[in-house]
Amino acid sequence: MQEKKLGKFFKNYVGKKSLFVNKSVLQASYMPNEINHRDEQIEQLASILAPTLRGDLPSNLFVYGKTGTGKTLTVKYVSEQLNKSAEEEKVLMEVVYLNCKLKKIADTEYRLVAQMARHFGKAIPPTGLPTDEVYNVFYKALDEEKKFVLIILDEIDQLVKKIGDELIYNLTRINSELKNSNVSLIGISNDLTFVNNLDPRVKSSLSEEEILFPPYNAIQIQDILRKRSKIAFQPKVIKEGVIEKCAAYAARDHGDARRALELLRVAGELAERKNNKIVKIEHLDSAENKIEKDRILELVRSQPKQFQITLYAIILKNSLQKEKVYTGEIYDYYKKICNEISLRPLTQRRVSDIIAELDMLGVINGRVLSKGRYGRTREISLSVPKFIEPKIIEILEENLEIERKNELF
DNA sequence: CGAGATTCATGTGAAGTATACCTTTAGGCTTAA
DNA sequence: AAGCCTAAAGGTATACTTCACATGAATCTCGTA
Repeated sequence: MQEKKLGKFFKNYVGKKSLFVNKSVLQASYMPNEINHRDEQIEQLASILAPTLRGDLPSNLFVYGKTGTGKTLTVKYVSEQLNKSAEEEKVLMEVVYLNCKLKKIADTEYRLVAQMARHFGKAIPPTGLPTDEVYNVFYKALDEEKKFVLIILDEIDQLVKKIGDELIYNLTRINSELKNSNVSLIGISNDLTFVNNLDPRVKSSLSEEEILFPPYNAIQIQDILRKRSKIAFQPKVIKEGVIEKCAAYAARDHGDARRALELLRVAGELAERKNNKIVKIEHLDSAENKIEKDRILELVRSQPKQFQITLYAIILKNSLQKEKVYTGEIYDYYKKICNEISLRPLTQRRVSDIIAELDMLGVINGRVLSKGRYGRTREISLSVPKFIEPKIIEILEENLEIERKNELF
């Protein structure tokens, strides 16, 4: 009986016409054939990189602009085109793209260099080798044959914040170590003030050229949404006003096009799931919630155990009491939880760092303040929407195999 | 009453430790001549 | 004797701990008006 029901469900599902024609067009990884409203930046970028084709070394480049302003997309696009032209001109070139924010992949000097070496087919163990050795392997890989290498470091500000700017200094000096190849760097950053806090030597060599990506305005976002949705959706499934509203949402905070596209895609998915034939404005609202929820839940899920326990302590402690919570209380509570699931607690020193990192991730909000006679501590509050909290708790309890005691509530 | 000293709770930097993983080296065993 | 495997030695990165000092405003102290 169940079998029959399911069969029918699947058959229906297949028979049902999807609202989408090509959903991937709305995904962040999608590379459009042409990039709108970024002509100026593309031109700049192209003219800076063009000397490659004549065998000259282009300047290092620093690209900055807020999230969702098309930095990554544009840089990838131009470098791909350049790569194609280079092939035609019989110039050997290689583009290495790395996102420095990815935990466990490119968030330390060792891992970053290792990752770049792996790009050239070298096997580098996750630990054990001296960093110098990894550099050597990387240099050798670069220098095997005469070529031009373009290294793109996305979200470079995150990396420097974490491990300092010496790494970039090393990278800018690569060329003097190489006999055959030439390397130039492109740094991409969300933080507009990032370069100013760099060591002057690093600063001058990294930002020989700079390109600024201003936010899109609402009209530009509308245009982008229209063009893409024309490919992504069936004709006439989007109700009037939806695109405008979507653009307005995104323009509200600094013209984030990625966000607008995601919003539209999720709204479409929601409409489809509810068997609606048309994407309406109310879908946008629920899409906004869903995106935020998914993002945070995924973030929480991917955290290491100790981070999860710390977060769990913060959430519960926070919902238990109305007043602000402080590091000390959190730590006591954290220890209690560790006891309950028989796990050796970390020291307060470490937990303090973990709290700071959770702050960086944007899950919580921490602020160091001095309470005069009563010492100095971090005042901690959650920075996730209230309606997500229960879900986070659920995930954490599942992951940590915690049985919640009623006394906690 | 107010300037300066004191105090508290924890932030924060530096150095040390445990762990997991790497390469190299040396010894022991097998194998083939 | 040469080749191969294994285990020990010696080395590294990373996550964490230990130690010690820094912070900064509420509170206290004490001289002064």
